[in-house]
Amino acid sequence: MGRSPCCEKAHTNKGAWTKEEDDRLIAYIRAHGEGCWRSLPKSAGLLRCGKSCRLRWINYLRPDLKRGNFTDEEDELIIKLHSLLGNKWSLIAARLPGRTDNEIKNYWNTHIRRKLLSRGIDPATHRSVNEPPLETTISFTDVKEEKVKIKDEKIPVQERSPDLNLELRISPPYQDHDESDPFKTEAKISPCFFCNLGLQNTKDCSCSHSGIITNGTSNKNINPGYDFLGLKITGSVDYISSEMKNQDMCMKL
DNA sequence: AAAATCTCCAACCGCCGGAGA
DNA sequence: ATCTCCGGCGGTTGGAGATTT
Repeated sequence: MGRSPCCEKAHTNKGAWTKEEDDRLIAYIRAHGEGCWRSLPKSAGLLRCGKSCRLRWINYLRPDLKRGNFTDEEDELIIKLHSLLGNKWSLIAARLPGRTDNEIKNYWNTHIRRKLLSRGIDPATHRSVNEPPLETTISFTDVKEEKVKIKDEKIPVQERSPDLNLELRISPPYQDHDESDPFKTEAKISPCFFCNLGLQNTKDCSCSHSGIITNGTSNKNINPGYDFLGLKITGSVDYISSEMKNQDMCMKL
């Protein structure tokens, strides 16, 4: 029982958008806002699939898009965020106002990868290409063997998590280097992520340099009271937290 | 000048997770 | 608990334009 198509494909246009289509979409969204994408094409008089409309709006027509070349600062920020988040383009884009995930993804694939390679850095791992491959097997010897076996059978080492660089430390807390509990965190004055990137006092810097960002969500297990990306408290934080939990779990395995 | 190759990026595709029935 | 719908995401592709041969 497959899913129904997202729209009636027989009657939809594909490929590049025309000026008229753009105008219609812009006019409709200006008048009605971003509502139900599925029904939008019909309401707006567009022969497009809702997904296509959404993509066109988000990646190209939105008025707050910056467009134009990436600055060196943006380059470096993308590299740093990628080293922490991997190919989570939407999360990376969330930290670059006016940039879209698609744009950043394209830019990464066309420019930054090359840039890193020319520096002798493997863009997938952010490690020197001369270094031996990172052993992601943290020593599974003294843990539940069976569980580990299952994991290893399913996913070859290379594929297991190519973007997960376990050498990287995500959060300031680790500066205190408490080996016994790498996530023992808070309490210390925790600058925001941008401070840790050396971007203090930029518009992205969300900490007041006098205290901790209060995390009002329920991330009780990890870094309570600390939003390691300096993100506003949104659902994505929970996502990140859960990812971190997963990573933590993997490390513990 | 023409053909071949490369680069870039807009757009598509398929999958996933959350929400609601 | 299960199913369907929908929005969102990341990977990939197609083709236009640029560059090289």
